[in-house]
Amino acid sequence: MQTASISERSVELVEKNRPQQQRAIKTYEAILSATGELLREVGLERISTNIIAERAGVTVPALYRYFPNKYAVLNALGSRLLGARKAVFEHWQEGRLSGHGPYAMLESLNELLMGVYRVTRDFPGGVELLHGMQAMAPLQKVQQEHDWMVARTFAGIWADLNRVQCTEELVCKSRVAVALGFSSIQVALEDPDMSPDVALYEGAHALRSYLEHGMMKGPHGVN
Amino acid sequence: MQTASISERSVELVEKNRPQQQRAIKTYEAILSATGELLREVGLERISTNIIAERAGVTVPALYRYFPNKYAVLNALGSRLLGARKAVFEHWQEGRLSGHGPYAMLESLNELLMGVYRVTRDFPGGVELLHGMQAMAPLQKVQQEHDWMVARTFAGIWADLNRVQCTEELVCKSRVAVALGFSSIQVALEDPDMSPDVALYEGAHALRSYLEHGMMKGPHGVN
DNA sequence: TGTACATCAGTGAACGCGCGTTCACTGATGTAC
DNA sequence: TGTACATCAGTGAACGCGCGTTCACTGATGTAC
Repeated sequence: MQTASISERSVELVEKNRPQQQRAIKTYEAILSATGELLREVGLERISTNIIAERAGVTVPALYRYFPNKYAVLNALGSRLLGARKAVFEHWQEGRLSGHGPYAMLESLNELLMGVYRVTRDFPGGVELLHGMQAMAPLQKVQQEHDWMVARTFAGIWADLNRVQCTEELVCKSRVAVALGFSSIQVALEDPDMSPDVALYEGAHALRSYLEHGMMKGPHGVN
Repeated sequence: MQTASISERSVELVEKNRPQQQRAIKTYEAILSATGELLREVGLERISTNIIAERAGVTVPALYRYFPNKYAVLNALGSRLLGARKAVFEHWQEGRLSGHGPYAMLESLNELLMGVYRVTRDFPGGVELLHGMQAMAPLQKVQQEHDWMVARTFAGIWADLNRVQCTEELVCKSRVAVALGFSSIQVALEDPDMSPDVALYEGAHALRSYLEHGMMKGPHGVN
C-alpha cells in the first residue's frame, strides 16, 4: 500500500529535448521566467502548463517539447534556485572564514544566512519553489540531496577547523545544523510579524551556540 | 499587484453548518478521516472534494453542507493536528520541567521534540497537512498563529526560569527557537536518510545550546 | 400517544471550466555538395 | 553561390478527464400540541 502510493506519485523529471538553436533557448528561458513570475503571482496551487505557456508567449506543445510535464518545469527552476543558494554557500566557504575575534564566527554565520536569504528572496517564485520541493512528492529528493550536500561540505569545514576527522556522525549533526539554518531563513522569508534581520541574527546565534557547545559532544552528544 | 494577488488567493475558511444530529457528526468525522487517509495515500496535489466524499461514503453536496470549499476541510483537519501538538506542548510544560542535574534540560527538550514528532507522525496525513499549511496561501496564517502562540508560552517559561521579564524581544527569540525545534522534527519526519532519534536528539542539543548560551545575550544578542 | 409540521441531513444529476497532454502539421535553421 | 535535404522549433486544434460547485429534491429526525 505504502509502496503502491509512492510509485503512483513518481513522475518523470528528466527534460526531453535540450534547446539547441538560439530561438529555442529563448523559448526555454521564457518558460522558466514565466514559471517564476506566476509562482509569485498565483501560487503553487494554481500553476499550470497552460498559463505558463501563455505567459511565456508560446503555445503549450512548445513547452512539452522541452519538458515532459509540469513537475519537470518546477524541477528545472528549483534546481536553479538551489544552484544559486549553493553558490552563495561556496562563496562564503572560500572567503568568509578568515575573520578573528570572539564574534568572527557569529558574524560569519550571519553573513551566510543573510546571503542565502537574499538570493532566495530575490529569486522569482523562490519561496513557492521551496514549498513545492518540500511538499510535492516528485521533487522532494532534489531538495534533500541539496541539503545533504551542504551538510557534507559543512561537516568538512568544521572538521578542518577543529582538527578532527569528518565522520558519518558529524555529517548527520551537520545535516541538522543545516536544517536549523534554513529554518531561520524560512522564518525571515515568510513570517510577516518577524523582522528578517532579527530572525537571521538569532538563527546565527543558535547555530554558533550549537557548533561551539552542542555539536562537539561525543556520539550524538551523549557525553 | 502584490495586493491583488493576495486578495485573489484569499478563500473562505469558516465552516458553514455545524453538524448537530448524530448521523451528521458521523458524516463530518468521516469526511475528516477520509481526508487524512487520502492525504497520506495520494498527497496534497491530488486531494479533492470528489475523492474525499467518495472515500467518506457520502456524496459531494454532503461535504459542501459543512465546508465551503476544499481549503476549509484541510483547515479543519490541520487545526486538529495543531491542537494535538499544542496539547503535547502543554503537557510537557506542566510536568517535564521538574528534572534536575546537568542533563535535565537536554532530556526535557528531547522529550518535548519526541512528543511532538510522534503525535505528528501518527496523525493521518500529518506531514502533508503541515506542508499544506505552509504552502497554501489560505492556510498559512493558521500555522503562523500557532507558532507564535507556542513562542509566547515558551518565552514565558524561559523568563520564569531565568527570573527576567518576558519582553517582546524575548518572544521573538523564542519564535526562532520554536522554528528550530520544528525543523528538527521535520527532518525526523521526512528525511529517509536520517534516523529520527538522532535528528531529535541533535535538535534538543541545539536548542539547549541556544537557550543557555545564545538567547540570553543582550538585545538581539548584540552584547 | 398520535399526528402535523419544522428543521436537519443527505442525494442524484448536472454545469462549465481549466487541466495535462497529444496529434498531424507548418515554418525556420543549418548543412552537404 | 545555389539548391536540396535533414533536422530543429513551434503551431492550431482537439481529446478526455476530473475538478469545484450548485440545483431542486427526498428522506430522517426532532418537537409541539
